[in-house]
Amino acid sequence: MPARSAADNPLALAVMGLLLEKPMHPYEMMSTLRERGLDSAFKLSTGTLYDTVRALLRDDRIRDAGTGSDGNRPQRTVYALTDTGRTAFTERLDALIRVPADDEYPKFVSAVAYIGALGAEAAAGALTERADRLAERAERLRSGLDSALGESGLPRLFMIEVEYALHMIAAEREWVLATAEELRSGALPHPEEHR
Amino acid sequence: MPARSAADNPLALAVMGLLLEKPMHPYEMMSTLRERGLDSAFKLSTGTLYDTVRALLRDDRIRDAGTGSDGNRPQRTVYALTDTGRTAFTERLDALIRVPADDEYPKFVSAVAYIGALGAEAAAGALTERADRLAERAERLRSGLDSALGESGLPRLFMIEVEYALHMIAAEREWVLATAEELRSGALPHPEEHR
DNA sequence: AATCGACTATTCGGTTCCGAATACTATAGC
DNA sequence: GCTATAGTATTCGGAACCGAATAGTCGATT
Repeated sequence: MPARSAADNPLALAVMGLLLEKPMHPYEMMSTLRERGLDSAFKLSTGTLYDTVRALLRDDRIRDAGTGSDGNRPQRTVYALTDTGRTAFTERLDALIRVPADDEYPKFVSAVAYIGALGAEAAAGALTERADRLAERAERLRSGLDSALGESGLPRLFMIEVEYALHMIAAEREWVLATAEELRSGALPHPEEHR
Repeated sequence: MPARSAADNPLALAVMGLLLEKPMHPYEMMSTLRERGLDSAFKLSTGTLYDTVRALLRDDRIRDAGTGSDGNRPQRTVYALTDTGRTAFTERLDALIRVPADDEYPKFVSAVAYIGALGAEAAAGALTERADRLAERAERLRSGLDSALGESGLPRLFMIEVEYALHMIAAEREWVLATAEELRSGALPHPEEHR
């Protein structure tokens, strides 16, 4: 198990999670993930998926469970989880939850670090717009959650990651709005040239 | 300006931000970022830095401001921001703040989505440990923040990204602890096999 | 003055990432 | 039965990423 491998990315976890249910071919994994809305949680591109599958294969976490043309669709390969894969899944999952990553949400923090460069009014404006977009996103997630839980009677646990996302979006929105307000009111002084 | 370029990663923003102050060579950027503690906000490896600089050069956002050996140190190249670079910096910064990325914090959400697979007690345990680690991290950030603000009289605005990080860590910790408690108490039912 | 370790500065090579391209199948409309 | 269009399934090539390797310099020690 190399230090850094494609088999360690979030997508790899998702792939193993799917194979826990039943053997699948990559394309089916992709559509299933999309169906369940997990594709927006992390990046999901076709190329990466096939690379990830290859890496999992290399590490013996999954195995070829039959290549061939089923019906007369284009040829495809079905993969199944191995026993070591099953253990690896649980271990990785446990570790991901147990220890927070150092560089979680790096895009926004890197920008925030330089927000002073925009000037107080521009910065406050941008933050306010972000707050609006966050609210929209939350709204979308919330309605998706409600309908999933309502109509299909899906247990809450299976949408728990949406609850997490909603909680974090709300927290970010609070901070963004509070900071915009501080910038506008002058409570957060905006010194000329420093650093 | 290609669709996806190394010149669009968080590091590129940081590089431009530094060159806003004065021309620098890559190694100096690296040590400056480390000094300021920005290296933990996003990944920072030597290879990536030089690649990023090359990409910025290619896009004319920075220019070679003198190659050569200063004193008799190993040869090095100093880079300076161009005018288009200056604009690009502001625009990118504005955009990063204005529109939230779809895949912010993907590592943890992808894990949370499968937390049911751990079983209630194991999941609660892992979450609790995460909470502890988050608290430690917050403590480290807080003390770094206090000392920076205290001793050097640095304006708050220049450590604002740490305040953001602290806010988000606190929010995550809340959710993690609440969820662990729900799992333990049975308030979050843990059905057998589904999905 | 030769050796060592710490610091300065960059290149290298392999893996990962990812959108575009490919190619094949099925259904519909004419 | 021919073409168009939508859906299925995977490969490809090139860019980005990143740790390890390289290589030169400085000061201290023997």
